[in-house]
Amino acid sequence: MIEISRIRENKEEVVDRLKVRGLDASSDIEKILELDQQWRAKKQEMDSALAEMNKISKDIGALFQQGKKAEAEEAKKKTGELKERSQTLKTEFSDLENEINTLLLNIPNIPNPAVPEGATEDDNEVIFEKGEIPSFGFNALPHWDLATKYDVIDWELGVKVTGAGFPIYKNQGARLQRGLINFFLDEAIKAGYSEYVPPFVINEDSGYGTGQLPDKEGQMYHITTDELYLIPTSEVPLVNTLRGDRVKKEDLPIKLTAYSPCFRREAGSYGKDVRGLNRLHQFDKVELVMASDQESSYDELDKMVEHVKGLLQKLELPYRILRLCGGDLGVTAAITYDFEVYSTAQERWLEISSCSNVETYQANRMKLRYKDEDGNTKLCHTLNGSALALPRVIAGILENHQDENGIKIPEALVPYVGFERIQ
RNA sequence: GGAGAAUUGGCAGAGUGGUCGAAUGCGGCAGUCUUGAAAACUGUUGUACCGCGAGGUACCGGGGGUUCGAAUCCCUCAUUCUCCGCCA
Repeated sequence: MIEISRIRENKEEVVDRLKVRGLDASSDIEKILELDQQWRAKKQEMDSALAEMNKISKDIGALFQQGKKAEAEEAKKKTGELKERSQTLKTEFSDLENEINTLLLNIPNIPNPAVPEGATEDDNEVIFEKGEIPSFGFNALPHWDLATKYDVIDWELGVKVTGAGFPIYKNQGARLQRGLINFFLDEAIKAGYSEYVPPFVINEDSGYGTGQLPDKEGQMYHITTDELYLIPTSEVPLVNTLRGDRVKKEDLPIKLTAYSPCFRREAGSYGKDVRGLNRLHQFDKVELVMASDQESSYDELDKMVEHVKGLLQKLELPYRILRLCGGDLGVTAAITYDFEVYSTAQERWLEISSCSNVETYQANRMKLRYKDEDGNTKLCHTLNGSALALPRVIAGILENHQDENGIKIPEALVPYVGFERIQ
């Protein structure tokens, strides 16, 4: 949720920057400002009615204490109308407040000036490319066929137990999975992140805190008997550990990492996008989360991007980095760098990581604050990045490291998985 | 799952209907003393919102209610602790 002060102070800038997303927010912004005016006037009116009420109550108290019962009873009679009025004002006031909040919640984050304008993924900006795309002298297979050929993933078994989008990893596939998780966590710890094991279900407040609710409830699995949700990413529990906190500036940045399964309903997906490991209802991921002060968040984002680069290099995968255009940017992000690995067999790039600076958008919702040098209370900036999402990594390894009779495990990973080849 | 107790400011802890945004202690900050530090002493010290300001409003786990008036009474939810039961 963007700060209303930002709209009050820089209306034009807010509207202009949102255009980068292909969004014309001008009428919403005007509406918010208009309601904000009314809200302030109503608050003054309500406060003075309450003040009057408080004063009379005090007087009555004093009269009773002095034993002047008759006068007190007299004063009581006068409160009825005033009480009714302040109750009406309270209702009107909170109605206005709700209306403003609803509008504010619907406004996505303001893109950073570096975000290119554009509507679709074709407008994303490639800012870095590394690694050689292998050319195979044999008939290279896509990962879903390789997975079956070497018996590392069982698609049908997952369908039997649960449904489509819940594959079962077997044998060397399971060990690869486990090794990757440990590898990513160790790398994150080396980079200064604290490892957490968070809950994999969250309550409603947490959903609101990071921005999954009220908008995207359809994307989460909802446990209605207990009003809990399965996490779509461990970003949600990790960031929410800080909800409502007032942190010391010297403790920033706070860097957290966690492994978790991620659950996504992915309603509306179809076709080649969901083939094999490309899009699942349950997948494993190691996530990085950070809370920083406002001045250094972009330096921290750069460091996060460097960290992810290092991982892909150790996995010996050809990759590139995109700066997402406005139209492709998630609701909560001010800027996002996507990492994509080239899938040789599918002849397409697959998103493998996404690193975002959310600036104050989540911190404002969850009131995550720190005090700066001058003693002013400020909202933190929050950042998040995947390091990394496992299925895409496995797809990348299978497809790019295949030869005619097996798959070579990247050297850095061998100590973690305990074998050099899948065959 | 059953029974009981509890939830107050950074922490500890008092407060059972009015003068309570809330005693007291610890901690924090500023000062006195000291070459410096400690100790002692003095003062100060919650947050948010509205207002140019004076000032005002809200907040004692969350939500609702009773009352002229609620930290205090009632309802409800959550959490914590103790005992019993069950269990990896």
